[in-house]
Amino acid sequence: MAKRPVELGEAELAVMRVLWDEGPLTVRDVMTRLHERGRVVAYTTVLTFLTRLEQKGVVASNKRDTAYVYRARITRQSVSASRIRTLVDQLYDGAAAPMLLQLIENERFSLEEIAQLRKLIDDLDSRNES
Amino acid sequence: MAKRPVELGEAELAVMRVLWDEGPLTVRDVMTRLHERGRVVAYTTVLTFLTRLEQKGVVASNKRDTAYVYRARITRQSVSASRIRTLVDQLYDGAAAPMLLQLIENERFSLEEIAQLRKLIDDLDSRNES
DNA sequence: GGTTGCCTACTACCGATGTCGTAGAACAAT
DNA sequence: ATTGTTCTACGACATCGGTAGTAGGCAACC
Repeated sequence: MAKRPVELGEAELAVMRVLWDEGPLTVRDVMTRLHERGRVVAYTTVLTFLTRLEQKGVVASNKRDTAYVYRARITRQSVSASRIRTLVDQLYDGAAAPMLLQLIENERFSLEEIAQLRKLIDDLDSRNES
Repeated sequence: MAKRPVELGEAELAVMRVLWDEGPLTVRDVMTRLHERGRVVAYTTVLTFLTRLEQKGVVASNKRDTAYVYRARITRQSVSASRIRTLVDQLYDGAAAPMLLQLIENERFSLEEIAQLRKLIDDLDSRNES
């Protein structure tokens, strides 16, 4: 656990999102999906991203027919967790609570989400009691 | 409103944190505070940071005696909010709830913090009822 | 009134990231 | 075989952020 925080840039993340959402894809497919999402980049740019991401160990590839097919090797959740941690460290010196409070105050949540949240907090309580 | 999110790097944020925490300071004071926090950088490095931050419009300075005194022009909360928004957009397509749940699950909170959180959620309820 | 010390301005350099172009392999179509 | 398409490999270049050195101004000190 606790692997070093692989830094992913904004464009690299966009590529990861495509892989997370639409499974293993070729370079060309990734490019197409990026275009569909409004991010117009050249084929070789996407290739560069995927190559770099593979070097960072966050995607893997295997050849199918003529082209390589790439897939994510890390989960969206793990990236999310690490980004949150970074944010908390960089803005609140590691104290998650103020960040959490801010998040709740700034973003809008539906009633269902609030209910879900409340349940989660109850779970937290019992976890702490043990 | 909604100025584009001024990008601040990790070291720049460390400088901002010092200014947020300890009010208007000279370059030398900022450097000292950074050293106290374990971030050992040269005087001119701090000067560079402050100059760049001023160019980005996030700090302001005025001369007092011989040296300039710098102060933050944006709040920690505004940076935090914008960072959170970016994160939520980039990882969860703008849905804050999954992110919030993840934050709660991954970070540890004290009983007091949980209580505070619960109170905040009750406030959310009443806000939604209106 | 030269030396010491602090301050700002300017310049530089490196690594990471975003972005492509070109070259060459492999295969398909003519 | 020649032409064309599609891939990968490799290199290039700009920008930004982190880090710092050097130069020149001014005040204080001895």
